[in-house]
Amino acid sequence: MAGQHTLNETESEVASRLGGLKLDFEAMAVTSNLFRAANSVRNHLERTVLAKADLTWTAFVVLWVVWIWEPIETRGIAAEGGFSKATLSGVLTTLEGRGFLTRERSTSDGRLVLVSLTPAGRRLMKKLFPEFNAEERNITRHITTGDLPQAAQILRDLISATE
Amino acid sequence: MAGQHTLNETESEVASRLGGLKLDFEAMAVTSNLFRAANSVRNHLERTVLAKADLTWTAFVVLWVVWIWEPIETRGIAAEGGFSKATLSGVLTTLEGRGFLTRERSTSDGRLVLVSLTPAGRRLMKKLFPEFNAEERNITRHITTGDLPQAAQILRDLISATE
DNA sequence: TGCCGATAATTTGGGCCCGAACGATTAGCG
DNA sequence: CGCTAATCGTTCGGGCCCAAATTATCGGCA
Repeated sequence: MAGQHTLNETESEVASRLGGLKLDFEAMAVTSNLFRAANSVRNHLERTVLAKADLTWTAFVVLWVVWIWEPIETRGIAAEGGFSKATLSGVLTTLEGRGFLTRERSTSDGRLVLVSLTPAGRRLMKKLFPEFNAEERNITRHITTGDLPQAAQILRDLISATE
Repeated sequence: MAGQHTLNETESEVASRLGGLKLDFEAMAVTSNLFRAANSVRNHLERTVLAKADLTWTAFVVLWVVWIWEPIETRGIAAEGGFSKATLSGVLTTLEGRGFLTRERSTSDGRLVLVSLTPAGRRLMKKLFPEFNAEERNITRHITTGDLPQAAQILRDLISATE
């Protein structure tokens, strides 16, 4: 939203369309930049690290969550990854078809499905995750305003304000 | 990714799967929280403000960009909104079908398409945007660590590191 | 003038995304 | 024990998302 135009240009244009209405331009800048940043980082990591393994962002997150917490229930993956169970079902089918994970119905509770990585899935993550983290480090290294922990805290504030 | 488990739990699980490998957990926390925050804010705004107008986040962004800069070329909307032209084409067709905007081929350059809001589109934005901004303010009001301009700056640092 | 490379928007194909509806299973309460 | 409400995962429908291929147009150069 705050793309090629400067913030001031945008502000004056918005103001002219709303007359005397009071707007919070700082709040606008935060949400606008939040989305540009998230998409930009996502696309960057998909192109630099994930493309060689032909993985989407979401598929990688699913593999990562399962890798850390296996065996884990479907609902747990969705909660941990931050997407709906409907979305997850499709992604699990894709990754299962590619031989990276398995689904298994729980014996103690017939409603639950337990997900685990296959050896191929574990091999993939053991190779891919260090590369992924190196690129994460590369990106966040450029944060000059404030420090990393503070950046993470501000983002957590946004999460808790909306969840 | 840093969902129901604490950061320390996740760290020790990750470490146990990678042995002695050096990882940057602060960088992990930043990118992880960046996505949770973006999705959380997006879902929140879609449910609280956008649902009553039956608009998705992306559709709203498109309307907003056109509202501010009309008449604007397709490529300009995509750049300003931060998505691909392929994505935009579909969304424009949706919004055109609902009578919120119009497409018109440029007379000076037959390759370009100029997009403008209809009166209905302008009425919608004039009513919706103040509500949207009020909710943005509501969300960002909870940022206690550091101030809003610093938050926006950190996000811009992330964008410039990846674009 | 006629061609050719560059540019703009759209279409295509495959995948992600969510809410709502659905079928299966379980827990709890009388 | 039997019934009902809750829970879990999946499916369905509609929409978003991008890279690559496609169609149309333009600019420049011989």
